[in-house]
Amino acid sequence: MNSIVYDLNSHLTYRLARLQSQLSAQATDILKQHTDISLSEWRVLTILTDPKIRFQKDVLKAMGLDKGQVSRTLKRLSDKKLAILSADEQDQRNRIVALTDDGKSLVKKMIPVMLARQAHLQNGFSKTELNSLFHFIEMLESKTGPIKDLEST
Amino acid sequence: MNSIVYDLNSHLTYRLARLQSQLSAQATDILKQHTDISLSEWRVLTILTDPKIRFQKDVLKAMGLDKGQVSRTLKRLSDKKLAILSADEQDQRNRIVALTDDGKSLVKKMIPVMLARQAHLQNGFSKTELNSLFHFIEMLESKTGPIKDLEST
DNA sequence: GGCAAATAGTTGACAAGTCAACCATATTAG
DNA sequence: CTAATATGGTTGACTTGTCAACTATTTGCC
Repeated sequence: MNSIVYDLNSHLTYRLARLQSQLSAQATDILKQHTDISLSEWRVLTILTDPKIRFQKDVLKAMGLDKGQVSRTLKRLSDKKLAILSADEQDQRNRIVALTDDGKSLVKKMIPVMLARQAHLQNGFSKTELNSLFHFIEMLESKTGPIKDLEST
Repeated sequence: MNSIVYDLNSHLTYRLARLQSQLSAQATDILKQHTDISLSEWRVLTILTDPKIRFQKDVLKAMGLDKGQVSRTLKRLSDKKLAILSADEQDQRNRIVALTDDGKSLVKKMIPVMLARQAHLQNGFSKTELNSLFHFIEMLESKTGPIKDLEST
Protein backbone atom coordinates (compact mmCIF):
# COMPACT_ATOMS: atom_id res chain seq x y z
CA MET A 1 0.00 0.00 0.00
CA ASN A 2 2.14 2.64 1.42
CA SER A 3 5.18 1.37 -0.38
CA ILE A 4 7.31 4.35 -1.17
CA VAL A 5 9.75 2.76 -3.52
CA TYR A 6 12.10 5.12 -5.19
CA ASP A 7 13.86 3.44 -8.04
CA LEU A 8 17.36 4.84 -8.18
CA ASN A 9 18.16 2.98 -11.36
CA SER A 10 15.69 4.93 -13.38
CA HIS A 11 17.32 8.14 -12.22
CA LEU A 12 19.44 9.81 -14.76
CA THR A 13 21.68 11.47 -12.22
CA TYR A 14 22.33 8.27 -10.36
CA ARG A 15 23.17 6.40 -13.54
CA LEU A 16 25.49 9.15 -14.62
CA ALA A 17 27.18 9.15 -11.24
CA ARG A 18 27.76 5.43 -11.39
CA LEU A 19 29.03 5.57 -14.94
CA GLN A 20 31.33 8.40 -14.05
CA SER A 21 32.85 6.65 -11.09
CA GLN A 22 33.59 3.60 -13.23
CA LEU A 23 35.08 5.69 -15.99
CA SER A 24 37.35 7.56 -13.69
CA ALA A 25 38.51 4.35 -12.05
CA GLN A 26 39.34 3.03 -15.50
CA ALA A 27 41.30 6.14 -16.41
CA THR A 28 43.17 6.05 -13.13
CA ASP A 29 44.12 2.44 -13.77
CA ILE A 30 45.43 3.14 -17.23
CA LEU A 31 47.51 6.04 -15.99
CA LYS A 32 48.91 3.94 -13.18
CA GLN A 33 49.98 1.26 -15.64
CA HIS A 34 52.00 3.72 -17.67
CA THR A 35 52.99 6.58 -15.41
CA ASP A 36 52.81 7.71 -11.84
CA ILE A 37 50.44 10.59 -12.26
CA SER A 38 46.87 10.89 -11.12
CA LEU A 39 43.86 11.60 -13.28
CA SER A 40 43.63 15.22 -12.23
CA GLU A 41 47.33 15.66 -12.89
CA TRP A 42 46.84 14.19 -16.34
CA ARG A 43 43.98 16.54 -17.07
CA VAL A 44 45.99 19.56 -16.10
CA LEU A 45 48.95 18.37 -18.16
CA THR A 46 46.79 18.09 -21.23
CA ILE A 47 45.31 21.51 -20.66
CA LEU A 48 48.85 22.88 -20.64
CA THR A 49 49.39 21.69 -24.20
CA ASP A 50 47.06 24.42 -25.33
CA PRO A 51 49.12 27.48 -26.27
CA LYS A 52 46.28 29.75 -25.19
CA ILE A 53 46.84 28.64 -21.62
CA ARG A 54 49.55 30.83 -20.18
CA PHE A 55 48.61 31.52 -16.60
CA GLN A 56 47.34 29.50 -13.72
CA LYS A 57 44.07 31.38 -13.94
CA ASP A 58 43.61 30.10 -17.50
CA VAL A 59 43.83 26.54 -16.26
CA LEU A 60 41.22 27.39 -13.70
CA LYS A 61 38.81 28.82 -16.24
CA ALA A 62 39.40 26.09 -18.78
CA MET A 63 38.71 23.31 -16.34
CA GLY A 64 36.18 24.67 -13.91
CA LEU A 65 38.08 23.08 -11.06
CA ASP A 66 38.49 24.44 -7.58
CA LYS A 67 41.13 27.16 -7.12
CA GLY A 68 42.88 25.23 -4.40
CA GLN A 69 42.81 22.03 -6.35
CA VAL A 70 44.50 23.70 -9.29
CA SER A 71 47.07 25.29 -7.05
CA ARG A 72 47.97 22.01 -5.41
CA THR A 73 47.89 19.98 -8.61
CA LEU A 74 50.28 22.41 -10.29
CA LYS A 75 52.51 22.25 -7.26
CA ARG A 76 52.69 18.48 -7.56
CA LEU A 77 53.38 18.67 -11.29
CA SER A 78 56.11 21.14 -10.59
CA ASP A 79 57.60 18.87 -7.91
CA LYS A 80 57.62 16.08 -10.45
CA LYS A 81 59.37 18.37 -12.92
CA LEU A 82 56.57 18.06 -15.42
CA ALA A 83 55.59 21.71 -15.31
CA ILE A 84 57.25 24.96 -14.32
CA LEU A 85 55.70 27.90 -12.58
CA SER A 86 57.19 31.32 -12.90
CA ALA A 87 56.31 34.89 -12.10
CA ASP A 88 54.74 37.28 -14.54
CA GLU A 89 56.69 40.54 -14.51
CA GLN A 90 53.73 42.47 -15.87
CA ASP A 91 51.36 41.42 -13.17
CA GLN A 92 52.84 39.91 -10.08
CA ARG A 93 49.61 38.22 -9.18
CA ASN A 94 49.78 35.87 -12.12
CA ARG A 95 51.72 32.64 -12.22
CA ILE A 96 52.97 31.61 -15.63
CA VAL A 97 52.59 27.89 -16.18
CA ALA A 98 54.20 25.71 -18.80
CA LEU A 99 55.15 22.13 -19.50
CA THR A 100 58.76 21.12 -19.09
CA ASP A 101 60.35 18.88 -21.70
CA ASP A 102 59.66 15.95 -19.43
CA GLY A 103 56.06 17.06 -19.24
CA LYS A 104 55.79 17.35 -22.98
CA SER A 105 57.24 13.95 -23.62
CA LEU A 106 55.03 12.36 -21.01
CA VAL A 107 52.00 13.86 -22.70
CA LYS A 108 53.25 12.81 -26.10
CA LYS A 109 53.74 9.30 -24.85
CA MET A 110 50.34 9.04 -23.22
CA ILE A 111 48.19 10.68 -25.86
CA PRO A 112 47.96 7.60 -28.09
CA VAL A 113 47.05 5.48 -25.12
CA MET A 114 44.35 7.83 -23.96
CA LEU A 115 43.01 8.29 -27.46
CA ALA A 116 42.87 4.54 -27.87
CA ARG A 117 40.78 4.41 -24.76
CA GLN A 118 38.38 7.04 -26.05
CA ALA A 119 38.09 5.04 -29.25
CA HIS A 120 37.42 1.90 -27.28
CA LEU A 121 34.66 3.61 -25.36
CA GLN A 122 33.10 5.16 -28.43
CA ASN A 123 33.26 1.93 -30.31
CA GLY A 124 29.74 0.91 -31.26
CA PHE A 125 28.48 4.47 -31.46
CA SER A 126 27.65 5.88 -34.85
CA LYS A 127 28.71 9.41 -35.68
CA THR A 128 25.16 10.56 -35.25
CA GLU A 129 24.82 8.86 -31.92
CA LEU A 130 27.98 10.43 -30.66
CA ASN A 131 26.75 13.83 -31.67
CA SER A 132 23.51 13.24 -29.85
CA LEU A 133 25.37 12.16 -26.78
CA PHE A 134 27.49 15.29 -26.73
CA HIS A 135 24.39 17.32 -27.35
CA PHE A 136 22.59 15.66 -24.45
CA ILE A 137 25.50 16.37 -22.19
CA GLU A 138 25.34 20.02 -23.14
CA MET A 139 21.63 20.18 -22.53
CA LEU A 140 22.07 18.70 -19.10
CA GLU A 141 25.00 20.93 -18.28
CA SER A 142 22.86 23.95 -19.04
CA LYS A 143 20.51 22.87 -16.27
CA THR A 144 22.96 22.30 -13.49
CA GLY A 145 22.51 25.66 -11.85
CA PRO A 146 20.32 26.35 -8.83
CA ILE A 147 16.70 25.47 -9.43
CA LYS A 148 13.96 27.80 -8.28
CA ASP A 149 10.51 26.57 -7.59
CA LEU A 150 11.26 23.07 -6.51
CA GLU A 151 8.88 23.56 -3.61
CA SER A 152 5.87 23.88 -5.88
CA THR A 153 4.39 20.96 -3.89
CA MET B 1 54.77 22.38 -35.93
CA ASN B 2 55.20 20.10 -33.07
CA SER B 3 52.10 21.35 -31.38
CA ILE B 4 50.69 18.47 -29.43
CA VAL B 5 47.35 19.91 -28.56
CA TYR B 6 45.00 17.56 -26.84
CA ASP B 7 41.53 18.95 -26.77
CA LEU B 8 39.96 17.86 -23.53
CA ASN B 9 36.60 19.29 -24.47
CA SER B 10 36.09 16.83 -27.24
CA HIS B 11 36.71 13.99 -24.81
CA LEU B 12 33.65 12.16 -23.79
CA THR B 13 35.04 11.15 -20.43
CA TYR B 14 36.10 14.63 -19.55
CA ARG B 15 32.73 16.06 -20.48
CA LEU B 16 30.97 13.41 -18.47
CA ALA B 17 33.20 14.10 -15.51
CA ARG B 18 32.45 17.78 -15.63
CA LEU B 19 28.75 17.21 -16.03
CA GLN B 20 28.76 14.78 -13.16
CA SER B 21 30.51 17.12 -10.80
CA GLN B 22 28.00 19.86 -11.55
CA LEU B 23 25.08 17.51 -11.10
CA SER B 24 26.26 16.24 -7.79
CA ALA B 25 26.88 19.76 -6.55
CA GLN B 26 23.33 20.60 -7.53
CA ALA B 27 21.94 17.60 -5.70
CA THR B 28 24.00 18.36 -2.62
CA ASP B 29 22.63 21.91 -2.61
CA ILE B 30 19.06 20.80 -2.87
CA LEU B 31 19.50 18.34 -0.04
CA LYS B 32 21.14 20.97 2.12
CA GLN B 33 18.22 23.32 1.57
CA HIS B 34 15.75 20.79 2.85
CA THR B 35 17.58 18.42 5.15
CA ASP B 36 20.91 17.83 6.74
CA ILE B 37 21.90 14.71 4.91
CA SER B 38 24.55 14.25 2.26
CA LEU B 39 24.08 12.94 -1.22
CA SER B 40 25.44 9.50 -0.43
CA GLU B 41 23.25 9.31 2.65
CA TRP B 42 20.26 10.18 0.47
CA ARG B 43 21.11 7.48 -2.01
CA VAL B 44 21.38 4.87 0.67
CA LEU B 45 18.11 6.00 2.21
CA THR B 46 16.32 5.59 -1.09
CA ILE B 47 17.82 2.17 -1.60
CA LEU B 48 16.38 1.18 1.74
CA THR B 49 12.86 1.85 0.49
CA ASP B 50 13.18 -1.26 -1.64
CA PRO B 51 11.69 -4.20 0.26
CA LYS B 52 14.14 -6.52 -1.44
CA ILE B 53 16.96 -4.83 0.44
CA ARG B 54 17.22 -6.51 3.82
CA PHE B 55 20.91 -6.72 4.65
CA GLN B 56 23.84 -4.43 4.46
CA LYS B 57 25.32 -6.62 1.75
CA ASP B 58 22.25 -5.98 -0.39
CA VAL B 59 22.90 -2.26 -0.22
CA LEU B 60 26.44 -2.94 -1.28
CA LYS B 61 25.41 -4.97 -4.29
CA ALA B 62 22.63 -2.64 -5.31
CA MET B 63 24.83 0.41 -5.30
CA GLY B 64 28.26 -0.80 -6.26
CA LEU B 65 29.79 1.37 -3.58
CA ASP B 66 32.82 0.63 -1.48
CA LYS B 67 32.31 -1.71 1.50
CA GLY B 68 33.71 0.80 3.91
CA GLN B 69 31.72 3.63 2.48
CA VAL B 70 28.50 1.69 2.96
CA SER B 71 29.49 0.73 6.47
CA ARG B 72 30.20 4.32 7.46
CA THR B 73 27.21 5.80 5.68
CA LEU B 74 24.87 3.38 7.42
CA LYS B 75 26.52 4.22 10.71
CA ARG B 76 25.81 7.90 10.15
CA LEU B 77 22.21 7.19 9.16
CA SER B 78 21.85 5.15 12.27
CA ASP B 79 23.33 7.94 14.40
CA LYS B 80 20.79 10.29 12.87
CA LYS B 81 18.03 7.82 13.72
CA LEU B 82 17.04 7.46 10.09
CA ALA B 83 17.94 3.80 9.85
CA ILE B 84 18.38 0.93 12.26
CA LEU B 85 20.91 -1.83 12.10
CA SER B 86 20.29 -5.11 13.83
CA ALA B 87 21.73 -8.57 13.96
CA ASP B 88 20.50 -11.47 11.90
CA GLU B 89 19.93 -14.44 14.16
CA GLN B 90 20.23 -16.88 11.26
CA ASP B 91 23.63 -15.67 10.16
CA GLN B 92 25.54 -13.56 12.57
CA ARG B 93 27.64 -12.06 9.84
CA ASN B 94 24.76 -10.18 8.33
CA ARG B 95 23.48 -6.83 9.50
CA ILE B 96 19.81 -6.22 8.95
CA VAL B 97 19.12 -2.70 7.81
CA ALA B 98 15.85 -0.82 7.74
CA LEU B 99 14.47 2.69 7.71
CA THR B 100 13.08 4.10 10.92
CA ASP B 101 9.84 6.04 10.86
CA ASP B 102 11.89 9.20 10.76
CA GLY B 103 13.80 7.83 7.83
CA LYS B 104 10.64 6.92 6.02
CA SER B 105 9.10 10.30 6.50
CA LEU B 106 12.24 12.05 5.41
CA VAL B 107 12.26 10.03 2.23
CA LYS B 108 8.57 10.67 1.72
CA LYS B 109 9.12 14.37 2.15
CA MET B 110 12.07 14.54 -0.20
CA ILE B 111 10.85 12.33 -3.01
CA PRO B 112 8.69 14.99 -4.65
CA VAL B 113 11.56 17.44 -4.51
CA MET B 114 14.02 15.06 -6.03
CA LEU B 115 11.57 13.94 -8.66
CA ALA B 116 10.90 17.54 -9.56
CA ARG B 117 14.60 17.96 -10.08
CA GLN B 118 14.80 14.96 -12.34
CA ALA B 119 11.89 16.38 -14.30
CA HIS B 120 13.65 19.71 -14.54
CA LEU B 121 16.77 18.07 -15.89
CA GLN B 122 14.89 15.92 -18.34
CA ASN B 123 12.84 18.82 -19.53
CA GLY B 124 13.51 19.33 -23.22
CA PHE B 125 14.22 15.69 -23.88
CA SER B 126 11.73 13.70 -25.87
CA LYS B 127 10.84 10.20 -24.73
CA THR B 128 12.95 8.81 -27.53
CA GLU B 129 15.90 10.95 -26.64
CA LEU B 130 15.73 9.92 -23.04
CA ASN B 131 15.72 6.30 -24.05
CA SER B 132 18.74 6.84 -26.23
CA LEU B 133 20.53 8.55 -23.42
CA PHE B 134 19.91 5.69 -21.03
CA HIS B 135 20.96 3.30 -23.72
CA PHE B 136 24.19 5.22 -24.31
CA ILE B 137 24.95 5.15 -20.64
CA GLU B 138 24.52 1.40 -20.62
CA MET B 139 26.77 0.98 -23.62
CA LEU B 140 29.47 2.99 -21.96
CA GLU B 141 29.07 1.21 -18.68
CA SER B 142 29.66 -2.08 -20.41
CA LYS B 143 33.08 -0.82 -21.45
CA THR B 144 34.37 0.40 -18.16
CA GLY B 145 36.35 -2.69 -17.34
CA PRO B 146 40.09 -3.11 -17.84
CA ILE B 147 41.13 -2.67 -21.46
CA LYS B 148 43.61 -5.04 -23.00
CA ASP B 149 45.67 -4.05 -25.98
CA LEU B 150 45.92 -0.37 -25.39
CA GLU B 151 49.61 -0.63 -26.19
CA SER B 152 48.95 -1.50 -29.81
CA THR B 153 51.36 1.32 -30.67
C1' DG C 1 47.91 60.03 -4.37
C1' DG C 2 45.23 57.03 -1.52
C1' DC C 3 41.65 53.93 -0.38
C1' DA C 4 38.03 50.49 -1.71
C1' DA C 5 37.17 46.78 -4.49
C1' DA C 6 38.60 43.20 -7.64
C1' DT C 7 41.74 39.50 -8.97
C1' DA C 8 45.21 35.65 -8.40
C1' DG C 9 46.82 32.42 -5.66
C1' DT C 10 47.84 29.78 -1.11
C1' DT C 11 46.57 27.47 2.84
C1' DG C 12 44.03 24.90 6.50
C1' DA C 13 40.04 22.39 7.89
C1' DC C 14 37.02 19.13 6.81
C1' DA C 15 34.01 15.76 3.92
C1' DA C 16 33.96 12.03 0.68
C1' DG C 17 36.09 8.31 -1.82
C1' DT C 18 39.61 4.47 -2.18
C1' DC C 19 42.41 0.68 -0.54
C1' DA C 20 43.93 -2.81 2.17
C1' DA C 21 44.40 -5.09 6.57
C1' DC C 22 41.84 -7.13 9.86
C1' DC C 23 38.10 -9.63 12.81
C1' DA C 24 34.24 -12.63 13.30
C1' DT C 25 31.21 -15.95 11.59
C1' DA C 26 29.86 -19.60 8.23
C1' DT C 27 30.71 -23.08 4.86
C1' DT C 28 33.33 -26.82 2.85
C1' DA C 29 36.22 -30.50 2.18
C1' DG C 30 39.28 -33.98 3.99
C1' DC D 1 35.69 -32.81 13.82
C1' DT D 2 38.66 -29.45 12.22
C1' DA D 3 41.40 -26.84 9.23
C1' DA D 4 41.17 -24.04 5.15
C1' DT D 5 38.38 -20.93 2.72
C1' DA D 6 34.74 -17.69 1.80
C1' DT D 7 31.69 -14.03 3.33
C1' DG D 8 30.17 -9.83 5.77
C1' DG D 9 31.56 -6.13 8.00
C1' DT D 10 34.81 -2.65 10.46
C1' DT D 11 38.66 0.18 10.78
C1' DG D 12 42.79 3.06 9.75
C1' DA D 13 45.69 5.31 6.41
C1' DC D 14 45.76 7.84 2.53
C1' DT D 15 44.06 10.56 -1.52
C1' DT D 16 40.94 13.64 -3.63
C1' DG D 17 37.52 17.11 -3.49
C1' DT D 18 35.23 21.23 -1.36
C1' DC D 19 34.87 25.49 1.22
C1' DA D 20 36.26 29.49 3.21
C1' DA D 21 39.67 32.46 5.17
C1' DC D 22 43.63 34.83 4.17
C1' DT D 23 47.74 37.31 1.66
C1' DA D 24 49.43 39.92 -2.00
C1' DT D 25 48.95 42.46 -5.87
C1' DT D 26 46.53 45.51 -9.13
C1' DT D 27 42.76 48.44 -10.73
C1' DG D 28 39.42 52.08 -10.40
C1' DC D 29 37.56 55.99 -8.35
C1' DC D 30 37.20 60.28 -5.69
